[in-house]
Amino acid sequence: MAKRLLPKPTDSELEILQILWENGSCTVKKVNEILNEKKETGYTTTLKMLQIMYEKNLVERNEDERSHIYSASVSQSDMQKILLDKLLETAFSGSAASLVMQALGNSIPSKDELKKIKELLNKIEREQK
Amino acid sequence: MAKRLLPKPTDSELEILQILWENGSCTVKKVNEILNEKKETGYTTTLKMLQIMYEKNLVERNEDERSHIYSASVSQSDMQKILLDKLLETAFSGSAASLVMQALGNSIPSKDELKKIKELLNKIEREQK
DNA sequence: TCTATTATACGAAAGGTTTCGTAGAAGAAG
DNA sequence: CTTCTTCTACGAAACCTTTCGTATAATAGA
Repeated sequence: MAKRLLPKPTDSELEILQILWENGSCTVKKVNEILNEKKETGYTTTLKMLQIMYEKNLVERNEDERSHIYSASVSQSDMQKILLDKLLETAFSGSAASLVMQALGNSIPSKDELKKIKELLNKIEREQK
Repeated sequence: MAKRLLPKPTDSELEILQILWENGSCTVKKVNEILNEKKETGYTTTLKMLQIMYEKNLVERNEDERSHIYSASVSQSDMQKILLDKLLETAFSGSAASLVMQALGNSIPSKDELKKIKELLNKIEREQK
């Protein structure tokens, strides 16, 4: 349960983590297939990436079968938090509010999303009192 | 006005951009001094970084004087937008709402900030109709 | 003018990332 | 058992980032 020492993933690593989050545990073959929907990538390239990510503790693997099965060792939301905190610090001088404003400004949130956000804001306000 | 082809800055480059955004145009010497408040960095290291960033179009420079004067070639908010969009895509599967929720959840926005955010939400809602 | 100081330019080392070729183990098919 | 296929492991090339040493040009002061 203890948070291991996790290096910040590179862009390519994040791409693979994304696949694992969306698809759950995967063999190298499957990761490679999904990866190839977006960009051509050799099988051994994907394999090597996963091996490196394994050494960095970014993924775990089950070696029971001949085809190892990889899974992300961090949840998507934990990683989101890590990356968001970093971006906050490096690009937004720590101002979460201005990050939120930017994000809201750039995208066009749906009615539903707006509602959820408002609810969260209300909850935060209530708890502040 | 046309958006130039800008590579995503590395962490070190972003650190320097941050200095330029906060302090306006600077000589290498000044950037290096400010940098050294946070971490020891050789003068020529800073110089080289700025030269590379110049080649990448991340900064502009005025060569009129012997000491060149560097400035960021992108505004902080433009860069924030670029980085936020990238994070959104790579780590949040494009869901701005969930990014906003995470950001709000992690930080504890001040009353003032909450107010501003709510105003923005209301404005978005109004415009949606 | 000669010397010390302050700049820029450049090259290259050290380390990390990404890619892929090749070797060889494990398993399936004949 | 032999051969074909499917894996993993490993090494190394190509490329990028970061750091700094050295060379050299411009300027200021004695």
